Amino acid sequence: MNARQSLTPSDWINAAFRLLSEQGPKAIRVDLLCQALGVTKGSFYWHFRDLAALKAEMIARWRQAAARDLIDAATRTDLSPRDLIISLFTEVQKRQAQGGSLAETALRQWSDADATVQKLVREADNERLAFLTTQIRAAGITGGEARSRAAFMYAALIGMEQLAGEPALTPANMAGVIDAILGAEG
Amino acid sequence: MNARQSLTPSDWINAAFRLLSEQGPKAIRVDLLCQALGVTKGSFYWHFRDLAALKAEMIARWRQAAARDLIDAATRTDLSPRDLIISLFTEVQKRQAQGGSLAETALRQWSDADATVQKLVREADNERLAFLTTQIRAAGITGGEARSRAAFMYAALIGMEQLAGEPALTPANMAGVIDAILGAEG
DNA sequence: ACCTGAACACCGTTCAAGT
DNA sequence: ACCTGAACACCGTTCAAGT
Repeated sequence: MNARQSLTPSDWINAAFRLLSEQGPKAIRVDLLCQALGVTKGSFYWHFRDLAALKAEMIARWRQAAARDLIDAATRTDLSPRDLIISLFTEVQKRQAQGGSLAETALRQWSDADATVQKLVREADNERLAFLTTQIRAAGITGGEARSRAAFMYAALIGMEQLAGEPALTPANMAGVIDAILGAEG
Repeated sequence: MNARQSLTPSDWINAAFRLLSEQGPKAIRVDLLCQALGVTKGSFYWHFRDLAALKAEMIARWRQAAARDLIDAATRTDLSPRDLIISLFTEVQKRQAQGGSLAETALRQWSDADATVQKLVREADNERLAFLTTQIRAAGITGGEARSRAAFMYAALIGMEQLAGEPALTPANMAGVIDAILGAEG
């Protein structure tokens, strides 16, 4: 779509995510990618060993993006566990309100259709769930309750990413819900 | 897959959901449907005015299924608002644990790609959110807090439907989380 | 009615050759 | 270094022809 310049890995991966979002997992194909980028198939194989390598790279990128919020949060040692969780949720909410990653829903869809992808997505899910559980423990919830509340929170996080339209949850009213979940036990 | 018998509307709709789940929104096509059902295109147009009519019917079915839990719950006047919410969540959880509706994730995906579908899905989302808000009010949460806690709960509900793998939330530990969200205000 | 086998279509992959 | 263009490989699908 522009001045000829050699393609970067990101060009290929972005095009692949676009195909995934618009036409589903089956559209992640060498010929369609090349068509989208205006090159021939030989070019693809200069950049990637094979199609599987590109797909692996796609998941890696998603995982990295998905984990970024957690990492950002975790390094902010200035925040209490409670504030850290709130910041995590508002961050995801903000991203979603700004158009969000359309790829989130497409990726879950892909995961349903491809066992390899599903495995990696589950790993990432478990990682994030573990992080939330740790924070909730640090906030004072003990025993198995910590894990179930974390699971509920994590489901909410995923749901927020999937839900279209104006979010009913805003940064302003997020704290109240989180505090309730972190509140009185049993 | 059996003795020849004339096709019902459900046959067409089920086939369409299968195509949606397996191949994405773009696979909802007259020719692919006919192929799946072993008939020719003329048959489709005897059953439906056009492709849009079939799609509308698909959404209507989903919406009805999605609302069923709420309706079931709402009619159980024997339950307190708190127990009613818990029953709603465990119901969805149970359904998901049993393999769940693979179509849920596919439908959100479709919604991203098709504005008409998105509109109808949003309407259903808002309906369900309103129901939850009412219940939470009845459970004693006042003002805007009721809506934000409902929104959080609803996001969790959607997330639960999307998440694959063994659920970290079980019916047994659901109550604790719900009670927390229904608990102490501000 | 059911099967064969050749042809075709589709798409991932390779590679010698260009710039 | 990056890409072209043509060829090849694999596999699902079609279909005329057999029994």
